[in-house]
Formats: sequence, C-alpha cells, structure tokens
Amino acid sequence: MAHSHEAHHHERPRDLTRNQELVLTTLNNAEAPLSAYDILDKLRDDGLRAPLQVYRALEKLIEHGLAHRLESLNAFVCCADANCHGRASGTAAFAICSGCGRVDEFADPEVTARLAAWAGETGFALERTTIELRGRCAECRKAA
Amino acid sequence: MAHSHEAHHHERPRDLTRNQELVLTTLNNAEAPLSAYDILDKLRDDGLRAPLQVYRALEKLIEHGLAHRLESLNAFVCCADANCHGRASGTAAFAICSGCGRVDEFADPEVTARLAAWAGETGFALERTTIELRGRCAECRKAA
DNA sequence: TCGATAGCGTAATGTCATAACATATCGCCT
DNA sequence: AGGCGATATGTTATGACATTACGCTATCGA
Ligand SMILES: [Zn+2]
Ligand SMILES: [Zn+2]
Ligand SMILES: [Zn+2]
Ligand SMILES: [Zn+2]
Repeated sequence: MAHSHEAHHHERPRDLTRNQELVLTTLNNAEAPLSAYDILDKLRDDGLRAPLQVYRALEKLIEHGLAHRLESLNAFVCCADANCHGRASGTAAFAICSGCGRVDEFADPEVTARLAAWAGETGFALERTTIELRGRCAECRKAA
Repeated sequence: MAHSHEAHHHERPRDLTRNQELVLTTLNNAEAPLSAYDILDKLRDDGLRAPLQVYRALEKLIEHGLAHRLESLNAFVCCADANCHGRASGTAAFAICSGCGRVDEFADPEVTARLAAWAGETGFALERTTIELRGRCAECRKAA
C-alpha cells in the first residue's frame, strides 16, 4: 500500500471525458433530477445528438459515484453527499419532493445495517440497494 | 362506526373486476416479476388488447395492496406478505435476484422506523417508500 | 508497430407508459 | 321507470425512456 497505486477501491474522480464533464455539469446546475432526454436537450448546443451519448456518460458517472439514478423517476441527480464517494456512509437514500421536485440525499447507517443483516440471514448476496422516499418537503408544506 | 360501513381505511379485497382478476391471477402464477406488456401477452386469449387495460388493472390492485410495482425493474409482482394489506408490518422491501429473477418481499420495522424518523426530523411528509435490494439469492449462489 | 481498451457518433429499434376519446355498467335517488 | 354520478372498459395514437448494432478514433503498453 506504500506507492501511488490509486485509492485502492474507488477511482479518483477527475479524469472525466468531455461528454462526462458536460453531463455532470448539467446535473450540478439542475435544481431537480433530469431525465437523460432532458440532459440531451440541454446539451444540443454542445454537440450532443443522441441519447446514447448521455446514457454512456451517465453510466460512468454513476460508476464513479458522482451521480445517482432515481429508479422511481427514471431520472438522474448528481451525488450530494461528500462521503458517498468514499462509501463511508453506507447506502444512499433519497427523499423526492412531489411539490418542487427537489431531492435530498442522505444515509442512515442503521438502515444500511438492518438491510445487510437481513441479507446475511437470508444468504442473499447484496449488490445494490435502492431507497427512495416520496412525499412533500418541509418548504412545500409551509407554502401550501 | 356501528353499522356496516366497510373497514375504515382499507378496502375489502374481493370485489375485483374481470380485468383486475385476470391480471392478479397472472401475477400469482408467475415465478418472477412481469412487465405490463408481459401480462398483456399472457392475456391476449382472454380478450385483452391494449396496454392501458393492464395498467388500469394494476393501478387498482396496487391501491388495494394486492400487487406491488418494482421501480428498478419496471415490473410488477403480487403481494407476498399477508400482513402487508393490513399494513401491520410497515413499508415493504424487496430483494430481487439477478440470477433467477425471483423476488422476496419482507418488512423490517426498524428500517421503517428509521426512515420515518428521518422524515420527522426533516419535516418531510412521507407518502410512499421504495426499498429494493439487488443481488443473488442463496439458491443461485449455491448453484454457482 | 501491433493489438487491446476505452470512448465516440449515428441510426434504428425496442420497451415502458399515458393522453384522449367513446361506451358501457352499476348503484342510487326521485 | 327514468336520470345521474362514479367507475370500468375498449381502442387508437402518441409520448417517454433505453438499448442494440455498427464503425470509427485515440491511447497506451507489449
Ligand atoms: Zn451520493
Ligand atoms: Zn418541495
Ligand atoms: Zn406486500
Ligand atoms: Zn436466484
């Protein structure tokens, strides 16, 4: 572990390609999750033309932990949890507001532990976990 | 609350229409989740012709707690947890095997409680929760 | 210099889901 | 019986999301 061989289990983030950079920036600038086609539309002026260009970039960003896919929305957000990349915080959970569309990423170690425990007892080899909460955020409730 | 006004918060399950019955039976007979189009194909001989007929039936079945949508799969399963309909067990979680495709429905009250607690602290009005685990089931691991 | 790996561009296609409109059926009140 | 609202249905067309297939290019180390 002595010489510079990269962090051992998680790519260093910053060797993004042009398309990946464009997509990540678009996600970063967005207030709410974007679908792949939303992203594509925003990047037409930068030369992107086909959905696949976006999907390929997203795939890498997600691999690197820089973005997440929201399954219940068929849309994508950039990662908001500094610890998430280093996976110190366990499985990420997402609270999605049906009012403003904003997404709050958080992690609860106890939840992670309980699900891992269930997997352990059951013999289920856990690879990936999706936790998505739908509802209305505090701000939208006040604005009601 | 004295006279017969139905159970107060959860419909009695058995007043399904023909289409709902057909779809539910199809899901019950399936070993793995089915997409709406899978269901449609299986029900062509029974007179179903359009996706919407299936989606409408699914919508009601899900409302009644007789079926669930798996967001990470865009597919549907029938509910496997007797308690689920009576909502005694809290939020349902699903373990989806990438080997055999089978789905295991379970509920962990502690997980439910932790997510509810997060929502409480944050002021998030929780309406619906999705928890989906991807991996390989014990049987598929043995068969490896 | 060669081959392997990764990324890129494009077209076509596949899969999932809903809008819009027209009918039909049932419970209920008059 | 007649009228009404609520719910379910059937059908067509369309929209939204995602992948397959193919060929080209850049990079890097043997
Ligand atoms: Zn994250
Ligand atoms: Zn909100
Ligand atoms: Zn259930
Ligand atoms: Zn399996």
